[in-house]
Amino acid sequence: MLRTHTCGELRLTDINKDVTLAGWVQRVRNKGGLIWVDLRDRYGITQLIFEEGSSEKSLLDKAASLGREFVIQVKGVVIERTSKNDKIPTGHIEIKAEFLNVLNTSKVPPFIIEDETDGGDELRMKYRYLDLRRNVVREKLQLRHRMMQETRKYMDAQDFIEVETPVLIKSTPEGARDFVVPSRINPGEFYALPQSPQTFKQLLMVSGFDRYFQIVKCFRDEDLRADRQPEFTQIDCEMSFVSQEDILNMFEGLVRHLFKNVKQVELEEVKRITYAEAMENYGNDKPDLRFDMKFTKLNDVVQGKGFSIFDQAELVVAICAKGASEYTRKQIDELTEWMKRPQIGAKGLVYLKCNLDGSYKSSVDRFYSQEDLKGWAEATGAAAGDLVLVLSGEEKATRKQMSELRLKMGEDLGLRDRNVFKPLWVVDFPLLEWDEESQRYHAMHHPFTSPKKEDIELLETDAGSVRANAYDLVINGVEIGGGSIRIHDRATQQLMFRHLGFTEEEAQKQFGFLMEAFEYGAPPHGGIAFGFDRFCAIFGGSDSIRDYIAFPKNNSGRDVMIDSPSSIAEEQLKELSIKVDIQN
RNA sequence: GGAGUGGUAGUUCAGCUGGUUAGAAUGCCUGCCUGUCACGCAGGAGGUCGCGGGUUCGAGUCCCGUCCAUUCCGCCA
Repeated sequence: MLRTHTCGELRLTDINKDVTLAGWVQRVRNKGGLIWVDLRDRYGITQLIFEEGSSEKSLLDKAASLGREFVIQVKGVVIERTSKNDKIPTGHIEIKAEFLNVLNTSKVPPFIIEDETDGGDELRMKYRYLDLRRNVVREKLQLRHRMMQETRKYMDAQDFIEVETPVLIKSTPEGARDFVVPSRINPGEFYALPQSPQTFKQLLMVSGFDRYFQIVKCFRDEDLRADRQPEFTQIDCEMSFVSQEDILNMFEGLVRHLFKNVKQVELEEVKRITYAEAMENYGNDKPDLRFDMKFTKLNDVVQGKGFSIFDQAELVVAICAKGASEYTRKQIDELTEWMKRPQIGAKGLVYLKCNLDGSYKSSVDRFYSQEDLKGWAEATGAAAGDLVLVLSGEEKATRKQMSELRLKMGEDLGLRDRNVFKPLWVVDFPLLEWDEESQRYHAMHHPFTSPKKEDIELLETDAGSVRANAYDLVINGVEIGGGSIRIHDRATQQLMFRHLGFTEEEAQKQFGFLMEAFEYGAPPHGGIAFGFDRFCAIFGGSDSIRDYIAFPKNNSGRDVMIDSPSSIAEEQLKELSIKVDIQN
């Protein structure tokens, strides 16, 4: 071993010990006759001291010539510091160096390797291996490691079996775009990388595995976001002989286990609301429940008073921001402008200030009396000191806009504390969703999701209102996981494909293997998949998942460190029977 | 595919209504310094203002195009 101790473990109790340390030079402080070197490894920082008079001249010169990030090995004796540093755990001791071995030199790093780095994102990603030396980034990967270990611990204790499923599979047109891999031995044919191991885990249920899980990479070739990477990790799970209730309980257990053992947080009850309630009250299927601010429908209260914008609106909806009546004209104008941005697309924003003196002030005083406005306040539960914000228009769009406004107000009023966690289950999702572009229904979750028994007959008459046995786990407004009770018989699965616009032949060609499997004694089953990277980011209090992935891709799906994707040699293309023809 | 923001020293940024030799901080180099720990002090080096075109007597600054980064919308069964 090149070392006897790490840079984080020596204390006053180790005084006079002969030790050997190895690590990176964080900083050299040369005071002339006295040189200190901060030696760093992943465990901490230990100060080395070289002193004129007691150290040899050659040793002193060698220490003085060290640069940032040199890798060194030092032998010496642990001594007590004359002036101590209480900011670091090893701050009461230092190593009086007797031998210094430079194991490797380093170029000057392009950014400072400290918690508060001066490096921008692009530079950090290009030199990710240096970025990962920083405590703040390493700690995020350590959190991920803990999450992974605790997940396996819980799942194993619950008798789940971890099974690996193939990465080279078959492309299907449903859902997200596939990443595709050419097959050399099958010219002109392609594998696809899995968007999820969905069909395989269902086949494992047919095989009788009963309880399966896998921490698995999944791939989707869609545009990226701060919380979306082209390759990401799921905790993928499936169980047989269970009801929806059983699954919710089992995985609420996992969530509790992780919060308790990774974050030392005892979770209170995990609420359950239906999709319909979520849309009604929050305009969103993944509401942030760290604050209330529910929607109030105001159509009956505000219509018929001659304000045509409200009178003609399909929906007039309000939220009440507690204690925000002091918002200035300027603040409200800014809020209105924010709502009018193309991304949100609101036409305008009506406000009602419930003043502390009991009077009301609104942007539509021309149309409404004080008595009318009092009615608004009563309907929205607003008291003196509150601010009511009202949007109107076409139902779906208005709810969506109000949902954005609610989150914005929650943010502005400091109601979205990163250290507070409010998980909930959203249940009873619709089975199907109408797609304007292709003029047909799409599966809202995926085509293997079972419809609610009592809704099945609606498939023929009012397909859009059929509810599914599908559920999402949401934490603080972030979708962390989702799943469903699956279809497990051929007839229902065929019915489903028919409603999704598949011909018999298409369904057979793409998913015949699954439907055939269903004919050999498929047990009732269901499952769930968690977005592992997001789960980690929520635990770490981040909006972006990038620092929870060791080597993430940028916004354009590029790895700027290894410079991928890249073109390949003509030779390789030929071998794969591929001609590249880039348009434009 | 669309919208916003940004691109100036190794790095993070400032640079006004267009006008001398483009600045600061930090990092880097040299020297001094025996209790530093964001060490201190003195000095020094370091720039194709993303790229291409245009307007102008004159462009880091204005206009057009383009590339890159980033955030959001669409998209993500």
